[in-house]
Amino acid sequence: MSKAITSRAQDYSQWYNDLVLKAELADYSAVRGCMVIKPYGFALWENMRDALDKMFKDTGHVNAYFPLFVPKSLFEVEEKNAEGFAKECAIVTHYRLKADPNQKGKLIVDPEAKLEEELVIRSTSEAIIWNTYKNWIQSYRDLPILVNQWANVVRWEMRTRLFLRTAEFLWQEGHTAHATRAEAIAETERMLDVYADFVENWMAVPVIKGIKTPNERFAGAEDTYCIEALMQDGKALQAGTSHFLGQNFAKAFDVKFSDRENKLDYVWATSWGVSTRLIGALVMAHSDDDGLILPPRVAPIQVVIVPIYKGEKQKSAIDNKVNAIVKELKNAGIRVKYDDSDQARPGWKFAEYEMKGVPLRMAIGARDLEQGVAELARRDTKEKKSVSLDKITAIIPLELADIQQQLFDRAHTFRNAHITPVDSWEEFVKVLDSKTGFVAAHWDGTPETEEAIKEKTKATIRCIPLNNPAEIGACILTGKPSAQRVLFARAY
RNA sequence: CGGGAGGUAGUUCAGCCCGGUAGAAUACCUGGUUUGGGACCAGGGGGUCGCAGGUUCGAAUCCUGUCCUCCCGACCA
Repeated sequence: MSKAITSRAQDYSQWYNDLVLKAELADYSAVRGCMVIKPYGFALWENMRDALDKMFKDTGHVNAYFPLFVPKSLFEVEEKNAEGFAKECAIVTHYRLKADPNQKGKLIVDPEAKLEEELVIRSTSEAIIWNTYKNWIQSYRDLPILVNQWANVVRWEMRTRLFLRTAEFLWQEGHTAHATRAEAIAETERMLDVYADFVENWMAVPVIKGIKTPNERFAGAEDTYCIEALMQDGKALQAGTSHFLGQNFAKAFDVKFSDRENKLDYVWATSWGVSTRLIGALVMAHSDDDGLILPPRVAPIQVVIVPIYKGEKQKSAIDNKVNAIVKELKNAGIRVKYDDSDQARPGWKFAEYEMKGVPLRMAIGARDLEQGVAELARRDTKEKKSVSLDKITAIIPLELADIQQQLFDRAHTFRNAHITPVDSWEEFVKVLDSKTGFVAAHWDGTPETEEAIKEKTKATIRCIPLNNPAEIGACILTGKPSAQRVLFARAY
């Protein structure tokens, strides 16, 4: 492990890559565009997944699992959705290899084993799920269906980045079916709230809830709701989406139900998802030039304890005291690690756990023991203080809660300071280039203008915020009338 | 997918132009001294130079192909 990562000021992209690798969140693999999530990174994902999963269950959802493969004929049933994804689909065409007659020890695709129908590897599961729901739904009594699945999906991206965009990634996708339009919209909004709640309160990343413009909308949806977060370099990142699918999929897959009056109608649908991309958001929202900074609620290790000693005698005295503290903290539900390995010296451990973003470090040596204290160091502020051993197990949960809150506050202050209202094109370009962040500007509401702005500035409309105040103005580009400001930004 | 850069010890890199027994730092192993911010001394092990072909008496080095990564662009519901 080398001693430093590229600084953010020097090269933000390189900083991010260095950090993900050196904090051991992930590794590159032999497969183009696919990464290995390492145990530490996966532990982080498990914490996020478990918290989300509980929130889904608490809102009445159940988990299920659908196939990885989607027959091409099913995939293409909902045309808009199929077209939207067509360019990035991986396809299975054969089901067997055989020994290469010309090269010993090599295998070739067996031309005899061509599939009658190609299988598309899911880029999302609407098709296979709605094909299944058709069989599950006859009457309003079968509704709503509130199913979620944790799965991998494949989107053949041309340009990839660890966690932010990879060819294969892990996510959850919720797919619900409802009897009424209003109920489906309520579900779409409810799950957006769940996402916002999770990202803000667990990941300590503030988000803006909004609706996508038609250009940015999920193919096959009537409305796409999103939560948008802001990274430290001033670029926006879509952290989650919730789609109101209307009756598009029900009509495409012919999913009808009888209502109370025995009238047949198409089912109303939603789908919603967040992915391992959230880990990228987490890294870029909080971390610094010394490494990762993790919010306590999702950190794999919340407290690390490092002993400082000379000789076995001191070590066992420290062990004695620390073991009791560890036990007490574990009983309080705190994820604590006592790193008493003699393989590395304290200074090395300090740097290592800072790189890995452990929120709190407790260092304890013979001198501390004599005085009945230990040193507590916060990862977020680098602040150190001496704490009485009698009080330390009471103080640690309070410190963790404070770190969680301060990380959010810091990100929130930064985010709010980077929402800039502008009223002229010159200002618009200037803010995007220098200050960065979200730019609140008037837009004439046409896809053409949105596209033109994107071509000129690389900024896209991230969302139209929910509860956006009405305000009469003139479009930043065309000068045509506009009824509200929308949020532009350059985005990941 | 287009342009550029790169792949040599676990890691970071030198060597390549101009072909001739594969190097450094760090990490690792052994022993000892150490331990309050990435310790020190001594000794030691480790690389078919991304992979596959070709040229050559001889290839890390030259040529061709291919795979993976990074940067810029196109693309990204």
